[in-house]
Amino acid sequence: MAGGRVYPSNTSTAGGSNNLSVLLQSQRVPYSSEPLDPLFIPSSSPSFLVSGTRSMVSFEDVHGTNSAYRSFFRTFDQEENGDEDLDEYVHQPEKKRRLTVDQVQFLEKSFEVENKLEPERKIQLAKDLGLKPRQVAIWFQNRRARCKTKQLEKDYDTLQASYNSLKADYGNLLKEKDKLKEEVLQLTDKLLMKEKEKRNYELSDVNTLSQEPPEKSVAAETASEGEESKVSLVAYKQEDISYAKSDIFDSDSPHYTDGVHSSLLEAADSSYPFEPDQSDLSQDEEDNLSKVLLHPPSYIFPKLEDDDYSDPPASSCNSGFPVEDHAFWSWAY
DNA sequence: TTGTGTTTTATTGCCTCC
DNA sequence: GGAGGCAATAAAACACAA
Repeated sequence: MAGGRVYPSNTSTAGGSNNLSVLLQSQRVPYSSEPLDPLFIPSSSPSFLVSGTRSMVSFEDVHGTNSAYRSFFRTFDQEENGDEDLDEYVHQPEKKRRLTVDQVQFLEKSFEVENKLEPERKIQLAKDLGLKPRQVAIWFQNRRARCKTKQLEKDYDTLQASYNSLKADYGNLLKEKDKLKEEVLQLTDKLLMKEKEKRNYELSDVNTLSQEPPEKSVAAETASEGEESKVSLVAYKQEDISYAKSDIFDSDSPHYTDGVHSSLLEAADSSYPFEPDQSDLSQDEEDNLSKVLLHPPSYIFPKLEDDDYSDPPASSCNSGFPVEDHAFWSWAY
């Protein structure tokens, strides 16, 4: 035992002549399932009688008198083995023997009450069970270890379930995100198409008008009004997009999808009163509009700073998606 | 009966606390 | 420095399939 503690030897045969070692060994008996409740008398002396199990107990150094404790265990089965076996037992190094069912149950009950062992309690338990205090201490120590292992397994299962659930949620969100993206693209295309049609229609209108007596045409007027019109048009478009935005992000409502449709489609609908001066777009202007729609401003899909997605909100159960985290918190742009 | 995996009892070495 | 707790581990006891 290099460097370790020095414990009294468990080998009763090695004890001095003062140790009256009564090694009890009987035939092996499988664990019984009989209830122990009547046996749990924590502070009592071992007045109950247990029989039919082998024991690793030697009644040394724990008790002043042995006789009171012998009744706790089955006494050496003399009718079976006689003195030879006893002799054999006394002279062989003590083997590891399991506690009896009843001893274990008694210890379990005590463990349930308190899983730590104060010295007095240890002595008392040892007395009651006919064990050495050291054995009781070891049993409690091992029992605590088993308890801890079980708890760890339980915690692991809980975490695993939680992780699986979050993973599933994450997958669903990704799908939903893709669906919404697709939808936005389709609606954007539709809107652009309508815009183009409208522009062509208005251009043909302007051409017709320009053949009439010299009067200030709408196109000319638009051109003369210059940037102001363009700005107001863009503002108008952005306002429409804002509708869409608010609908998209108001996804708590089950109708958000319809909201997207209605807003964007209404914006594209000819019933919307486009002023002639606002609809007269050059190719560059149209490109700009496309840019706005295809690459919406940050308020539509707010780009998160690095810090924003590296540290997700607490409410989203930061339970450690090692790689996917990043994708998850940056999905919005 | 035997091989093998699991459980239980016990030891060892290190650490903390008083 | 001693007592006691814990983790790691050994080894005996046990369970069970083949």
